[in-house]
Amino acid sequence: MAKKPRSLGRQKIKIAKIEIKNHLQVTFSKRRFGLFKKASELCTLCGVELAILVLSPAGKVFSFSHPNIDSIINRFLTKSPPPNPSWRHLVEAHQNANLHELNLQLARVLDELEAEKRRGGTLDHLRKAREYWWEGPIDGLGLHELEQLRDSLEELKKNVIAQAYKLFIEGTTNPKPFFLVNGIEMANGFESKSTQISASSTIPHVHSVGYNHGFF
Amino acid sequence: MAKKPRSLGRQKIKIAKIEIKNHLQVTFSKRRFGLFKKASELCTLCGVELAILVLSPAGKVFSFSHPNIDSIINRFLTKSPPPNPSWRHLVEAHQNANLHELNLQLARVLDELEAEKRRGGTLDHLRKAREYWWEGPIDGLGLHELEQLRDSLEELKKNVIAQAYKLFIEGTTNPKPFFLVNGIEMANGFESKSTQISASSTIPHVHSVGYNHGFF
DNA sequence: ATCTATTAATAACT
DNA sequence: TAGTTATTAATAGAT
Repeated sequence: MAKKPRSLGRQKIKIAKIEIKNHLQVTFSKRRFGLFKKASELCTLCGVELAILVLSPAGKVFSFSHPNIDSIINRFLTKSPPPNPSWRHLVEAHQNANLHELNLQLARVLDELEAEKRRGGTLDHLRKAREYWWEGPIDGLGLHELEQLRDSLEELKKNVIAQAYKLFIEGTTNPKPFFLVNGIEMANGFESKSTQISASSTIPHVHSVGYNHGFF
Repeated sequence: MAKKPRSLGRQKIKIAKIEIKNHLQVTFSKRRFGLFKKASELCTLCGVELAILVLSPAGKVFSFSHPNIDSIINRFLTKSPPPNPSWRHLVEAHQNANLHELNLQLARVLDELEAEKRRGGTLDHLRKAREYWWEGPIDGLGLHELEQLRDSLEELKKNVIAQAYKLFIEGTTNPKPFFLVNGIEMANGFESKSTQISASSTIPHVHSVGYNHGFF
């Protein structure tokens, strides 16, 4: 005799903005937890340090980090030499643009992948794309070329930074009153209303900033 | 008749530091990808912004962010107590790592797309071209993004060079004997052969690595 | 880099 | 805001 299942169980979902607000909230909560858990496991298994920052649409801040976020950010700071702000900003601006686009594109491609799987093997729109690309002038662009490009960029960067170092050492000293990040003027921090919980040395750290307990 | 399984399949593991180095590397790669994918989904599903920073034991930098890491970190730091001015210097390293990471992700996603299509059975002729996936018409989707990236980088390159040149012309005043980087005193005769300050210090070097590997 | 047997995560319900 | 369960998704181990 068949027994009626108490629920349908997990169902496959489309990776797209959840519209039902309540639903979204639940999903956000669950998946955020899942993400942090995965992160924690990655830390433990592989001995890496990592930090996750999440900003909800309402501006709430959630973070996970191991060992602690300041340490990680500081480590990042030490990763590159302090270049001259003026050209550095320029570099940032351009790179940001690129990365921003790439990120968006990546997300888009991921979504397409999901959609494609969901569609169950109908590749119509991709077929169109195929036609398009065949026409395109990009046929010669191969992996090798991209690698070369990357290498070139890397090389360029080394040279530029080295150059800047030289210049800096030789005396280009011009402390600016403010920083520019993505064209946004930043003063030296204040408005510290949020909580940055100090993490212990071994235990991964989860932190959320908010008014209550909510998620948005 | 029983057929021998090709593998035992996934086995339960203890969440503890993986000791076998090779094993660890594989796990790091797989789980990092998984983590970033989850993060991507969370962004899309819930419309949140997030950033993940990962530091491998060897000091390699990996990051994921949506929409872009600068804005996220900016906002986070705005709400956080310790306003370290030099935090901004991390951006460049991030961006490099990001580039690499995004490339990896793109490649992986495109492979999945390819697999999905093959399962659909409509694109037989593409199957053989597996080894040249980047030449496949459909993969032009990703290729296009990469091409755009290339163009952007070319543009960046020009600008950086121009800017560096400008600095070179302008920058020859107040000589300084040395400066401090991350608390480490850098002598005057800094050699310009390396991008990073890795020289004999505890500061790890961020490598630009190949297309498919180099996780540590 | 791929392939599966399993475990882990989680969408829909309560 | 918490459990439960049926499924889907991630992935450990082997190739």
